Amino acid sequence: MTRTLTRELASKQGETVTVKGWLHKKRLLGGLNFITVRDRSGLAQSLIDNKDELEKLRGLQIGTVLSLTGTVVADERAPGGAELHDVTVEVEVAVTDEPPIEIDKPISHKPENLDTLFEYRVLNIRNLQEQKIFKIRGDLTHYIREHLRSREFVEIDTPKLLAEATEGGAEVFKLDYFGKTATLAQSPQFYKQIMVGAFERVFEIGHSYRAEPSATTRHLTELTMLDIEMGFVESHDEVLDTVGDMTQAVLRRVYEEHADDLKSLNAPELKLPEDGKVPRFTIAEIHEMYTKATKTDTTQEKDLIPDEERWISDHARKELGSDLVFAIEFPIEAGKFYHKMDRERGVVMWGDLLFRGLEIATCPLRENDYETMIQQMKNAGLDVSHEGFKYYLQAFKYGLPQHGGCGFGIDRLVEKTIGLNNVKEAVLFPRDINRLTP
RNA sequence: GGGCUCGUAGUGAAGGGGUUAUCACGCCUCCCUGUCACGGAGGAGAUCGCCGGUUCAAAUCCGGUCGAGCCCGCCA
Repeated sequence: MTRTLTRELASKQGETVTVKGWLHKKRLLGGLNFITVRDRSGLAQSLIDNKDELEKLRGLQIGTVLSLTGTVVADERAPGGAELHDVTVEVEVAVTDEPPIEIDKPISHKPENLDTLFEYRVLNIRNLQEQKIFKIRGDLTHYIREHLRSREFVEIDTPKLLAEATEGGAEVFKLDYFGKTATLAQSPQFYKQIMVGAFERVFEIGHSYRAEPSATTRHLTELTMLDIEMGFVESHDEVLDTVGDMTQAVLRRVYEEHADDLKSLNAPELKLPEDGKVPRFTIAEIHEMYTKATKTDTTQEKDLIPDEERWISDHARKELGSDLVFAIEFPIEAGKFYHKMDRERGVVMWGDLLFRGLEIATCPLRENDYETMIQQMKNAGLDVSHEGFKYYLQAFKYGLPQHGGCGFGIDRLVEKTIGLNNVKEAVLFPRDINRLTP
């Protein structure tokens, strides 16, 4: 018999159907017994009053794979309004070992229980509430793809195995590559810029690797980044608008299409600016406002300190009705060689997008002039004749238009969209300093 | 890399010098015909992370070690 999904039961009253799934819950009342099965579409209840059929489940644990054949009966007392009666039980895969955790109840996300959360991820991902996080995550990236594709961005994939570290900055993983040393990509930075020379507009959703020994609620060693790069931009503003508009569109859509799930996950109410323009503050303005408000002097800092990120986000939400805010115009000392500098004003054309207190994207305008690039690399103490820069510089030598884009942390976006407290909770199998399994 | 905090049945927690180491969920046995965090009776399950010290006595105090969490630095 063809398999019927649990969500189809209500529309098949009176029919004899076969439901396949995992044993999710037993409620044995004696003569009247209820078992719940879970399949990809949800849960369904079966009523078992035949002793012989019930006996087939003796000693079997939650997770046992079942095939249940019975008659669909509408009953308002049944969850979902319909249930199976006169059930024949077939055990497809028997589970006899008691599972180490319970999966029919909410899984603890308290910080001190996160280690257990990931240790038993294989099982707790069978919890419906836990699954919501990752369905939302999957749809978020889907919405991003649709948004960018409809604006003529070409999706690309670039290598994660590289010959050597070139970008500098963050620590790099090294590994043996047939006797040579290879590194894992910290970002698709060089490749996406190279691809501007072909497609003008490109994006990639992929993994990046950072060997930072950081033990915080916002760091992973393997992270998922959305990298966007677009050519022929008129200004830094255009880059910020592109990223700001995309983020708002994607958030609006996820809050619309997942309203119930987000509510049940206790996600905060979404606040986006009424005029559709993400508010912007310069780093200097934020330092000044924060220093005035908290009496902690940050005016000498080149970047924002984490508390400032939270403070300006809080300010934007309360005063301007926006969960998103840009921090722009980083001081020139903070710039990297590939950034477009405004030397007269002493700032980098670089803005960070903050979402609910956390930096989720960094959006610079790039230097695209070959000679200026060479000069900025030399200023940064880099060896421009180094093999690692050869192919990257080819793209500039043979013509790149003014371009800019962003590196956008998908894990952090998911975390803050749902209102989780640790970026790892937004990752199925997170990798951090001391976790490589499961 | 620096600082602070925490390791007690399978899971989540209580206890903070002398207890038979407590509770909830889960598991096992039995009772139960509308459960949906079902209910009831009984039962099993813990060398209190590990090593050492103080003490008549250590889960409890001290030192070390391993593991975890949080903050800072840095970043997405």
